[in-house]
Amino acid sequence: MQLATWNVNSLNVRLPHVLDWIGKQKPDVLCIQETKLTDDKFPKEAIESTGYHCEFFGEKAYNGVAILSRTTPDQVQKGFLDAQDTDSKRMLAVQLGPLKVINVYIPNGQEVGCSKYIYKLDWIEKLRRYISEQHQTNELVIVCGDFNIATEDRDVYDPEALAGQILLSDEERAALESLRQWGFVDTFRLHHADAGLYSWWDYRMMAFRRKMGMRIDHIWASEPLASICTHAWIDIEPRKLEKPSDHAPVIAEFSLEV
DNA sequence: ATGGTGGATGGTCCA
Repeated sequence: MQLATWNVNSLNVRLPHVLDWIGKQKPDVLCIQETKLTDDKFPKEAIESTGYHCEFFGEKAYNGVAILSRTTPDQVQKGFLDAQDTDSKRMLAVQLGPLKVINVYIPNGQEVGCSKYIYKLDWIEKLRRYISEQHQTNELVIVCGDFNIATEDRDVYDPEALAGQILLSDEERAALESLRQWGFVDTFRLHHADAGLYSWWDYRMMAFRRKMGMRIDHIWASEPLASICTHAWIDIEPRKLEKPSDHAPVIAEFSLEV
């Protein structure tokens, strides 16, 4: 079972890249963030014609998540259990046989200390509570997506200059760490120890060309899944294309059939 | 310290 996550920054603009990529990579599951599309505008037919099932949960202009899968989910969860209609569309989960996949677009937070930052911290706590209430650590659970947090300094191009700032501040790292402590393993770090491996580069200041990135997109697996995770990597090729997303896909492979 | 770019939108907001 191969699972990928990719913040596409507008599925409308990036649909050709996504269709090309799934055609080549053939993941069993692709979790997408920032579709920026209401559900009536989702390109369902284009995706289904490639042989993937799709679930989607979006809104106008901002946010929006989707999950493409080879098999049809047994269960779909759109937002947290207490979700209001007005909540931003940032969470979509599916049950695929024995596997639960939780796709998240964690709020960016904008700037440490501002109201959006508080919202980010609260949102992470909501996610932690949802998972700890809905699941046991011996189940096959993946939480993945754009976490908007670089968990360690080796995930950041200039950790000294950026210390304490948004995406790597202590408080947001601590919030995410409390989720990890429920029982998740960062699959990428099972297979790579090096610094300088990133999943996102700002569009500005030629950040990609200058290798100024961060690893903020993650695939976290519960212990029983982590123990059968055979590979994990970041495919930076789509970031080199014309009109790319600012994020690259992250992929993990497991010795598991779904 | 500021502003750089890109997407959605229709003046700015968000990242």
